[in-house]
Amino acid sequence: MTKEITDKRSAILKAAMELIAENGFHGAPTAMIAVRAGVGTGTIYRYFADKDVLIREVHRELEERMNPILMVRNAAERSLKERFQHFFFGLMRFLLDNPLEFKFLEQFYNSPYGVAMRRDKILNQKASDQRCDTVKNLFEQGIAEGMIKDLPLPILFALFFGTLASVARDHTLGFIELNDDLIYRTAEASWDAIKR
Amino acid sequence: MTKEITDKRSAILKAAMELIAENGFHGAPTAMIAVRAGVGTGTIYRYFADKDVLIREVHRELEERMNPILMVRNAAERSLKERFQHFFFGLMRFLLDNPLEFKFLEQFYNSPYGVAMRRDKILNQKASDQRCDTVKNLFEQGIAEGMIKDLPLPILFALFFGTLASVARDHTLGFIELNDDLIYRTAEASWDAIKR
Amino acid sequence: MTKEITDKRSAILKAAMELIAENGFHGAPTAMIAVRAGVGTGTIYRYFADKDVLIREVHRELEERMNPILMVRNAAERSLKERFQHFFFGLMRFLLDNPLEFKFLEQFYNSPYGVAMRRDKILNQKASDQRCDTVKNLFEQGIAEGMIKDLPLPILFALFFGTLASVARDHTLGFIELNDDLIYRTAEASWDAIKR
Amino acid sequence: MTKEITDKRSAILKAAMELIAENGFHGAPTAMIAVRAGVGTGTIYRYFADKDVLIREVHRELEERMNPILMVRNAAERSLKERFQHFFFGLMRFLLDNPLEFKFLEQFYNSPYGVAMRRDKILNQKASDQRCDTVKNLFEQGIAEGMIKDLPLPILFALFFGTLASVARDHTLGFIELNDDLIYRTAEASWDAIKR
DNA sequence: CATGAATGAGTTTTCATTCAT
DNA sequence: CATGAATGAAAACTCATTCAT
Repeated sequence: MTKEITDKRSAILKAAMELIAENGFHGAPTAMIAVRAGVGTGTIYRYFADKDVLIREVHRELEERMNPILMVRNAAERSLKERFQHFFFGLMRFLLDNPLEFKFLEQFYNSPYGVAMRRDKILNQKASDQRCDTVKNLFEQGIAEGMIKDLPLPILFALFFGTLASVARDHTLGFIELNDDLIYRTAEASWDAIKR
Repeated sequence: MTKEITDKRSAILKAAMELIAENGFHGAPTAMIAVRAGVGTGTIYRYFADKDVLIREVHRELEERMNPILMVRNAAERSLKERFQHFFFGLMRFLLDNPLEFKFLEQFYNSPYGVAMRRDKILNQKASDQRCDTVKNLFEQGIAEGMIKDLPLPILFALFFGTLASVARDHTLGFIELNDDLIYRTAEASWDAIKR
Repeated sequence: MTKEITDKRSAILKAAMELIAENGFHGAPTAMIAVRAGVGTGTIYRYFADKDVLIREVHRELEERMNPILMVRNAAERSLKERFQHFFFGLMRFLLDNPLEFKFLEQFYNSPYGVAMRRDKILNQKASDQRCDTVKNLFEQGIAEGMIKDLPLPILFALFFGTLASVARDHTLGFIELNDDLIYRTAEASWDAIKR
Repeated sequence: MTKEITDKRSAILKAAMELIAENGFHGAPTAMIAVRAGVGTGTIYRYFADKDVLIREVHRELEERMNPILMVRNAAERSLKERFQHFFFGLMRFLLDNPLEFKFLEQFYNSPYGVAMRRDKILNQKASDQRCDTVKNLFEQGIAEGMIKDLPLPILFALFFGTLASVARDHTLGFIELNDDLIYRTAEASWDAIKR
């Protein structure tokens, strides 16, 4: 029973994410989300107060799925560059392997929804678990050690994630065909930008 | 008289651009555009066949304003790096000095309107005037001369524009306060990514 | 429950038919149809994809109501003239008893909607049920037997239905007051036109 | 000068008639009428108080052009049947030779405009010129002489004009190809309906 | 007189949200 | 809890009419 309720909730979240990714916010009316989720229209409002709440929830759950990729344990044993490359590959892989999720995120961040929270997400990752490695930790440590340019975090982040997202987008749109070698060389270039 | 007619057209374009920048496509109904432009609803349709046409026209005129920034004469006399920095500064200045225009462009490219054309705009700048320098020329020449990494153009472009847009966005959203020194150092970092 | 759902659909069809009959297509905006039907505007679009579909559906249902009048069994036992008079009376009765329906049909056939199909309806009645008599059958048989003038079907049809519609219209508009005797004598005159 | 004013008036009337005939009332906005007439939009309102007035004026002028066809001198010298046939042919010729005018009239009579006046036009032709022959005269005289069935005028009229219009419509729509022989035989049939 | 740019009321249609079952 | 029929506010667009030039 509890299982079924959760199933419905998940189905709605998945349907919303897919439709927004495929057609944009315009192409995802509640009726259509309900059909794809296999539930009644009204049912959406049993699980989410609002369409806004639903969409923000899609984003929140996506974030949770991405956190493990951006928080890695046992970082101390590796070099800064290795850790950087691990993040770059991990995130790129996630975006390429989950193109719908990626398209949803792009829609989300370029809409009134995502303006307030924006890159808080990744940059201000709560150091809830101090033993976990984050991009933020990486940059701060690198600056402290003199390995990484002493630039404000948002700029370092832009050199890393701005590039990464742009390349991933071009792949999604078919402008380039990425392979491991290209991703590797792109990560190298991005590291060149960041390293001192 | 001719002046006033043009004024009305311009007022509509400006109102549309501002509202879309501020509120996204959802927040720019024709009625609101008309009010902000100080004209009647019907007047919009005297100047633009369609709301689509209006929006594409906003984009087209913006593009025309940006072209001179991205096409510069007498490039031969300068080094590749100088030319790169010129582009980086010019584009960054335009985006920071025209935050509404920048926000509009972000909305535009992340919507059905701009998906097809996307960065064609900047990447495939028509070499209509052979004496003009473009980012594309810069990259191709740099690769040929062995000064720039031999990566596919979209990736070089991502290292340049992906970073630039991300930084500009953070500034617009108030996450960093850019100044000429920071822009300079960001351009340096971006050049480090690209140069061999 | 099923009853009520059907009721709403019927109410919309009826309201549309009445308003179009009374005021023409111009005088039947969806908002007015909804008010007269006692439903919300949006409800119309739950039952009909389009205003066009709604109007064509009004026509289709009207046609279905008229079919039994124009298709009669056991024709063989009666003379051609009797059968002719039966059709004439039947159709006239229907038009006089349903003046709104008649006015709607006139609007419909004189509009982009009905131009293509026009009187196909009545002339080319599908002989779906071979045992049923139709006006077309009547004319063809009459010609073959030498009882009816050997004129093209559309002309025979005009002598029958052109007259009938004109008379019915005059009655509806109050120019004559028809009674059974007048209808009978009109049918006689129409038969004189057709019979050899 | 006066010439030019009249020219403009005529051009507007002609343009309105043609557009309504070709596209129905929906397809004849004032702007389009003005373009086809080669005048400014506002100019229409110098000659006609209203769009309604314009349309009614198109009808009135058409009527004036048709009157001579329906009012013929020297009728006394011909037989009733000859006169009937003369009307039938004359009117049919006019409708077939002026298909746009015919289509306009059909639009007009099936719209709120034409309901009040309807067949007054032809039936109640003012006996302004007693020496002129009219269909009405013909019928009244025929009844008095016992040559024509003693039916109410609207019914006789329906037997004549209802048939005629229906046949003309079928020709216009391409359902039959009329020629003089067919028109003659149709007139004969119509006469059979009317004659005692 | 002639013009046509400007207007806004009116039209069709969509869709988030509610609520009776 | 689940449903989906019903709703009406809001959106894009049209067009008869006016009025400054």
